[in-house]
Amino acid sequence: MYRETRDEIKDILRDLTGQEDAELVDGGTHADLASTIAFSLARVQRRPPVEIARELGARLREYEKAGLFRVEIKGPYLNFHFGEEYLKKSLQAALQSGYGAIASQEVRIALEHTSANPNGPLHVGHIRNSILGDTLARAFKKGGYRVERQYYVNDIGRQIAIVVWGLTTLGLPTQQEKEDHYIARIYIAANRALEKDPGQVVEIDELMQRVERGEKEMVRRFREAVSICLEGIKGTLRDLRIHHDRYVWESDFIRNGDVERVIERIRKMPQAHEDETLWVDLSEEGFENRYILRRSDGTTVYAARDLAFHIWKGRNFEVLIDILGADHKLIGAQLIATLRLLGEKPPTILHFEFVSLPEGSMSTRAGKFVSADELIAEVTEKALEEVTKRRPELSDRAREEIASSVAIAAIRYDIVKVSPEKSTVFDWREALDFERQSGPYIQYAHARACSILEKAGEFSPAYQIEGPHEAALVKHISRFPFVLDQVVQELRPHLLAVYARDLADLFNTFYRYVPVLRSEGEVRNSRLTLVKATQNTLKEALETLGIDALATM
RNA sequence: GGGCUUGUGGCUUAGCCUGGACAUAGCGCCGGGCUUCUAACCCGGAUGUCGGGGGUUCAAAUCCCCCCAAGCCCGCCA
Repeated sequence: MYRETRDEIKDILRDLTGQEDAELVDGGTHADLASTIAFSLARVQRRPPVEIARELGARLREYEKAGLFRVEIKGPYLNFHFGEEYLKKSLQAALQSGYGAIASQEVRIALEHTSANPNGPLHVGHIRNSILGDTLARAFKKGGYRVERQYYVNDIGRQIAIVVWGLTTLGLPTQQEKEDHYIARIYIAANRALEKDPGQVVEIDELMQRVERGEKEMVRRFREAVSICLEGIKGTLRDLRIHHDRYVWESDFIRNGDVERVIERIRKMPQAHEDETLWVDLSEEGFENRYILRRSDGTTVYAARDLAFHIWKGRNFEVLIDILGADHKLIGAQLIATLRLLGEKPPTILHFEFVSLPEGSMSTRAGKFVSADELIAEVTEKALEEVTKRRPELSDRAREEIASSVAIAAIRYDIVKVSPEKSTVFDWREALDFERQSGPYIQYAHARACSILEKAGEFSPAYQIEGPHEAALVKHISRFPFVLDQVVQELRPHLLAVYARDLADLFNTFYRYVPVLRSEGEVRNSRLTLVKATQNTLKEALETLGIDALATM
């Protein structure tokens, strides 16, 4: 209802003033929506804004829709207040399952996220990528888009070569831990060995050349090492409620000839240079450094495979979205520029800033990181303690299930609530906090709503909305589709996190001041309808955030 | 050295793109609330030169310029 009403008021203002861009802002405490258009008109008409507002207000009255909204003039401001009809229609919409969906879209989206190098477990930095990506994918799906979630597997890079080398030459104890942690152990040890004796680096180079030439046995060994690690990574992602529809293997683009084809196309570009290496001069596009695609030994670099990957995506999907760390900003911009020059579809890239530890930045190679598995285990343990304290009567199994949901909620929310452009420092105390502004806090509001509904049993919907707490709640509920649309249009998942938290806040205040089960008649039915609408909206929002909407906790 | 991003009460953070009416909330601090729909909750209070300086504007946390600080990038790594 919010989007529709907002658009309608915008149209009216545009008709009335002739201003194309009819400024409409959030009214804050003054109104539901407000317009400052009188100020800009004052400039052209050379009249005081208060006078203009007064006149506009008088003419606006004719457009006031019965109960939908009314206009109030406050000095130079035009304030719009939503009426009873607005509240009723908003509630009706919010009772529908799938509330929030925008009309079904035929656009196919390839959304790539996580794509961490398979040389160790995911750490708390990687999962910022995973959680941003998965939340966006969920938001797109909810909005009615067709999304394919992709994990790009870097299976032929130097880091994997180091793992393969370590597996065969170091003679370390075989796997006894989770797959990805096992590979990390090998990788870390191999790096130490290489540091001690740098001469062995030639062996790594040789492995890379052999795998790129397509030597069967070498390809098999690389794949095997990567597969082992990927098994572990998939397990972690599963714990986080994250699933990929397709794993795209980097080496496939070499095998199927795509990389060779793109190299040929690059060579024909006027910006291409071929000396000992093949590189593109992007200085016209504002990049100073060389965009190197092929080494002097004839092997290609990551960038070449990435071009092939994106060309493939561009031909199979209408929209390409990549989630990448801020360290990929330059190479991402160069990729986009090159794709444009080639006449191929560039991706939209959502970059997020780094997560570091209090003692400094994380490094898989140095073994300096907090793994996602460790985080999940710690948070789950704390959650189980909390559940046990609050619900001792539940079975072990029931408490464990709740604890698992609560833990994932805490982790996912903690990460998604911060805007991606902010760098963060991982903080155990914050990760283990289940209070306000946390995922569990929102789950709790949902569980409270469920509890009321369960105790109430059957009721017939009613729409008598009275009192400030109830109206505020309905108005916020009515914004959900607007927020969801904003999330997908602007690729800003944290807006949804903020929205859900505000909704939980409003419901908790309502819960405190407005009795539901102890009320009677139409009032009771209306309040139950409001609880149901809140519960449904919370559920949709939580699901989009990848958080379980628990009925009890 | 150049580029990108960030800087909002003691700590964390929304708002910034698209300027507008007393800057959002949490943690922590002080005080209060469980015979009443789950207290993972609620209510009240204290705490802000919105990094600093200049500019544009009727109006700047928001736009522009300069400076300072932090993170990231500038590789025949990915």
